[in-house]
Amino acid sequence: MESFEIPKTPYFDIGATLECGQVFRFKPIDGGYKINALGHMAEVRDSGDRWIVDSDSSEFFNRYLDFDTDYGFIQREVDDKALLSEAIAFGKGIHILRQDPTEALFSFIISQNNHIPRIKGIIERICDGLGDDMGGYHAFPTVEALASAGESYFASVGAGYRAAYLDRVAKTLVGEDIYEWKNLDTEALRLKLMSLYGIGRKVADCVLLFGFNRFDVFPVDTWIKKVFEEEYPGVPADKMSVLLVKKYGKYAGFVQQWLFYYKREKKV
DNA sequence: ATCCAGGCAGATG
DNA sequence: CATCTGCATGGA
Repeated sequence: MESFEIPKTPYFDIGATLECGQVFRFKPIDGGYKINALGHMAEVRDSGDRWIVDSDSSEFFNRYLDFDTDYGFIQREVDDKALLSEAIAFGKGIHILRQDPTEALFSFIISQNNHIPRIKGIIERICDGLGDDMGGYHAFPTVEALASAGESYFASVGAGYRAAYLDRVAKTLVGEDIYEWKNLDTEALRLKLMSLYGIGRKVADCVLLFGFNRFDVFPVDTWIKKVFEEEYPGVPADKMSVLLVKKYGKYAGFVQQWLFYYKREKKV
């Protein structure tokens, strides 16, 4: 067990960061949260004027929690004194986590047309069933383990019609080094992701944003559609995404997450 | 009970 | 190119 501390600022809040919908393997504990990511585990606690992070690897979680990005700067850059202003005020403590690309990819296949509490449950059961036992918790499964499970296994843990997607994508990715994909530009990487069975523009954009930390993307789901239905009446999700990337440029991904969290939590 | 969820593939105009 | 439909599941 290792430990490090982070002084509190308005620009990091562990609750908002975890509850904003970008990640699924966490749960509240007394005074904070327990996080599982890949084969790692951390407990983040509020200790008054600082955050205390107890984990199996301070190096991993320093990077994972993204303390190197200047969120205040980005928030001032994109602030439009309108709805986005309110969304930023509400979610200014969100950090975009540096998640593992493979974990993000399979997680967001499960996320499609699904409720967040269910997504969490399905992912937890898959980790418990197929992931390495780390002593007290299970790692996210390897691609090989996912590929060996079979479609009926994914159906048995409640994946529904996505079971076929999980099975086929896992089998497709065996022997493929998706960590090499980070060398592709955003559009080429999007096409690569969308070539996988069960991954369309929205899931691809979530993987780009949360797994590859590309910020020139704007995933458009049912909530974001609600945010922009007046500004872009009748515009389908994929096209709306293109317009919003154009509008917010290299900070589009951050803007998307602030608006998503605000819309979903506040139901405005 | 009915609706709906971080959508997608496949079929059809 | 655009629009339509079926889809598994269970929380709200």
